[in-house]
Amino acid sequence: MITIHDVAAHAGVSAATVSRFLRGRRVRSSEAIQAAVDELGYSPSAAAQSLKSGRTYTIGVVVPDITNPYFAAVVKGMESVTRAESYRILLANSDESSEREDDVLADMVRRVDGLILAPATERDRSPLNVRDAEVPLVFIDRDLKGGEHFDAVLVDNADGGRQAAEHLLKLGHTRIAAISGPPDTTPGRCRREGFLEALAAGGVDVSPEHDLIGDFREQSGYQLALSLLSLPEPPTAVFTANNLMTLGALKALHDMRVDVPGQVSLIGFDDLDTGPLLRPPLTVIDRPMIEQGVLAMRLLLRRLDSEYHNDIPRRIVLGTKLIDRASTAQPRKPGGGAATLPRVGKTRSR
Amino acid sequence: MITIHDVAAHAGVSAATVSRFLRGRRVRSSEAIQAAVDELGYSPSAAAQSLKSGRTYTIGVVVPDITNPYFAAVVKGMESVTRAESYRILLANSDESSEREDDVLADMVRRVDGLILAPATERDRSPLNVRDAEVPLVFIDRDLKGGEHFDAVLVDNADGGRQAAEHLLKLGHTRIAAISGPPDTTPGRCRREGFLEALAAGGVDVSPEHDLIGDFREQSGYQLALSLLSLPEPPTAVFTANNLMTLGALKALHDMRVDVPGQVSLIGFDDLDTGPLLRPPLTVIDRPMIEQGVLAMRLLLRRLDSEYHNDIPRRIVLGTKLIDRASTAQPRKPGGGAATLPRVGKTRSR
DNA sequence: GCCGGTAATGACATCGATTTCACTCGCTGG
DNA sequence: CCAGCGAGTGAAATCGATGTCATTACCGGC
Repeated sequence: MITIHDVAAHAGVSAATVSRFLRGRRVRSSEAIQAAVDELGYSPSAAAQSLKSGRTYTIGVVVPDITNPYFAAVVKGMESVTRAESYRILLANSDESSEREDDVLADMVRRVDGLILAPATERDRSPLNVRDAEVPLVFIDRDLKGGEHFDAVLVDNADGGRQAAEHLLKLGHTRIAAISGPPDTTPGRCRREGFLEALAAGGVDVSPEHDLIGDFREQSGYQLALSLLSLPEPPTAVFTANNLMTLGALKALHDMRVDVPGQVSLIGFDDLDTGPLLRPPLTVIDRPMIEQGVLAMRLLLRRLDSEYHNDIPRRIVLGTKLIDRASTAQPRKPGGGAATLPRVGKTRSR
Repeated sequence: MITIHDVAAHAGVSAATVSRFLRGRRVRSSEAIQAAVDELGYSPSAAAQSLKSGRTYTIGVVVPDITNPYFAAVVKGMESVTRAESYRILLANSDESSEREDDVLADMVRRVDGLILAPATERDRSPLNVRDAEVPLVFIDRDLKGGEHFDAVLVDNADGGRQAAEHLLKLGHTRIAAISGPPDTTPGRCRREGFLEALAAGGVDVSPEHDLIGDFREQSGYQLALSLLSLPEPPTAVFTANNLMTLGALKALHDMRVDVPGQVSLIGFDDLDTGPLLRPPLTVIDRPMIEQGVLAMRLLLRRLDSEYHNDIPRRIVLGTKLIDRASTAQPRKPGGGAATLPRVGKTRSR
């Protein structure tokens, strides 16, 4: 490996002078040094620079699952910012597990200047320890109990749920089901609450067997949708609280040969690239994705600037928007029975 | 920041002893040291360790676009390996640009022990410079001219193209179009060649205006599909060389109200999560995704092991598999005209 | 021709962890 | 009872880049 001393020797100056030259100060023998750098192909050791400066110019990003198109888009937005600011991204998945998240954070704290985290659950205490490590932390997508002291870029989940509810109400649905996310995550809790509140305000109660909790994964959307279909009184409309569960639910409806939206309307949270191409094109609650990543990274880099280091926490809340495609429609028989639905599971057979 | 010297002072020993203890050697005052570590919350500086050891335990991963579900899955596979081996991933997008790729690689070389790269093009010389930096490099998905000296995990692209062609031939298509990727990328070139060869072997020639080149992005699939539809003699079947272009083409077909597969059959390369749910469910050439990431990372970590450091390059080629869903069917009128297709673009109006 | 002031320079210490080397201590065997 | 061995220890060197500090070189002005 070529060091700054090799360059110095080659140019006939001291290492200190080479260092000064590289950092842009005026130096007598700049041509000789530049020539030596070019000839030897010198590039400074990042480890040595980090050790001396205490900065890594690296940002740690922890998301539950990079294959979720939402998080992939968020990370892409973040990267567009780090690139422009000569930072880099250390990426890890937590697989929706708080333990794994703890491990990853404990490791990252030693190697990054700042962290962006989409927490696995709200209960987790550990991320707060990050504070002791003096590494700034920004939350994205999901908040944390006791997380008010950190920057965050969130989405108005309750309002999103509300929009979904009002859309279904307007269509005339009264037997409505929700497949929500884990109640110990911000989006799991708030989307459900907003949804149920708006329904209640519209005079519609959701019966307990229509009020289901999933884990944000496709498989749980599939299973819970199946269980809804096997009910004596299946819903005429279903709200799924994230993109993957929407997909799972849609698969279940397909497999059971349920017509969407003829027999059951489906409205999801988070749009998909393939949303318009699905059978049927999905009606969803959409939110900015790339932009969310951009904002979170800007917030973090700003906080790394000593001038803003101790500013009060900033909490940005973005709005949601209904994209009305074709997976929702008026219920076939308003208030009617479930006669047109096939029976599955342990339901008494006809 | 707590250093090893703080711990040493606290435990009444020298820094050297603390270091030895932490690295698992026998030490007289292990309890005292452990207590000091716990009490102070010491964790060693990654920068100092890297400087001394010359290792970062970090792997650089450069992909064209993390929001492409294929690359997201590949990265996830890689991460499952790094996690188990206590490595980390530094991630960057090249945005399909060789210049950006050069920048990113030049930067990463200083901060990682090894690199995995899905090159933007084959023409690029730069990644070969990585060799000078003594940083092992593994190619994934795409190869490089002169890249034979590196490890690689590839896919039999030509065979995939062949499978697609044979599927269309078997259905009886004769007017067939291809939307390929850039000819200076491995998958762009090989998929097209395999496809055309197999068609030729089956006695079908692809006319020049049916032999189109895209850039692997959704937009180009959309545009090129539109242009195919505006031809005097539109194809009865289209092969799109990657997932995003398939999506773009499908959108174009939808927008033009072309029935798939009634009027035009569509077969893509790379499956999508939503593949089965699309309108119609997509027939595609599939390949292992997660596994490809796992294999590439294993190959790389193995090469970091000094024992295997100078082994001859390993080149793994995985097979592809046809998933026959519903976007392909027999042509409506074998050899017939384009009468059923709507005209778009500058085509003379009826 | 000499002085003062500024600009540029090199030796050295530093960041934190690890490793080498010479040394001490405690034990065993003769 | 002492030589000899091995385990365990701390001081110091090291990794590579950078900041400090004292020193040198150079300029104009008298």
